[in-house]
Amino acid sequence: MKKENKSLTASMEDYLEMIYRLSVDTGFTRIHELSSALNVRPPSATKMVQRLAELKLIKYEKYGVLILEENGKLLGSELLKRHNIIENFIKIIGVDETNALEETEKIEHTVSTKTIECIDTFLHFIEENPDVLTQYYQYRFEHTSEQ
Amino acid sequence: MKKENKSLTASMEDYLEMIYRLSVDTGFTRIHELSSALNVRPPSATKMVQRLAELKLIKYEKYGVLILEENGKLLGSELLKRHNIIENFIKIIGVDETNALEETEKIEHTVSTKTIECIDTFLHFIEENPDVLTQYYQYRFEHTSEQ
DNA sequence: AAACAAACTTAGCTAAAACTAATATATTTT
DNA sequence: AAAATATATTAGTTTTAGCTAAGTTTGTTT
Repeated sequence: MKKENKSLTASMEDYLEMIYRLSVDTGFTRIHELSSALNVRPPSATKMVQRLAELKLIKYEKYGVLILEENGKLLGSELLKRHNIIENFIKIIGVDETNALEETEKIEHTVSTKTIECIDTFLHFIEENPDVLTQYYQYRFEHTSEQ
Repeated sequence: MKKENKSLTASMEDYLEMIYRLSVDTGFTRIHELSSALNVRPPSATKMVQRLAELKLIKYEKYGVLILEENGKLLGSELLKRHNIIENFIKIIGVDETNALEETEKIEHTVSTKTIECIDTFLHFIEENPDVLTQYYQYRFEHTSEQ
């Protein structure tokens, strides 16, 4: 087995993750749904989808529906998991909801698996030690008057 | 008034930050020093430097030395501060030294000022509550056998 | 001061990822 | 079923940031 699939660009990851999210219920999604979810024009989505199809991550036929291949589904769910770890973390340290998503999207494609693991461990730690968070928020409150 | 300086690309920030680091002692740096520090070929550095000069962030003359303008110095030091915040944070959550720098470089250009502020606050909190860190490392130790 | 080496610049190419405009296909309405 | 609408694709352009190759300028040696 070779690595093969691991060299997705940040954008490709964005697309794949979104395809995963959009098709998790229905089993499929479409170009216009994808493109509007990513705030991108349809031609951009088409092009990327064709590349993902070449990599056998999704099944795609012209004018048709987008369906994840087994590989794509696996990778997609990993990407989503990663996304959620970052997002939880970003929220916990105090970035407000309005910006949290955006910040998450910016970070998620850049950091390594190791870093994600660290963040995940940290989140679990916080979960089991909620008093730490209380302390932190108290501290934040005292040290953040007007922004 | 036009857009002014605030819309630097991630790369431009990389270059500016590095110029700042390299010239903080001597007051100047050079293309080849910059390009090798950034692992980039000299022509790439030249091109970017010309753009930064157009934005009045550095003083630059062909075949000459690179010197930060007042604006550039200010922005550069902010970028470096940001870098250090991220780096400290990354190390604190447990990313090992070997990867910390790389991870920092990947994150630093993506996140917003607000997020940086949150991270900074968190770092200060940790500083004033070292016991939290001790607890966390204990937890980490228990939940991280072999990677 | 001539020759050589090092540093730098220019020109031109590549790749990713976005865009618009034009065209093609599919679906829905009448 | 024809017309109208919605959805997709293709082709071609743009921007950013890298690269190589070739040519300039500067500096260092002899």
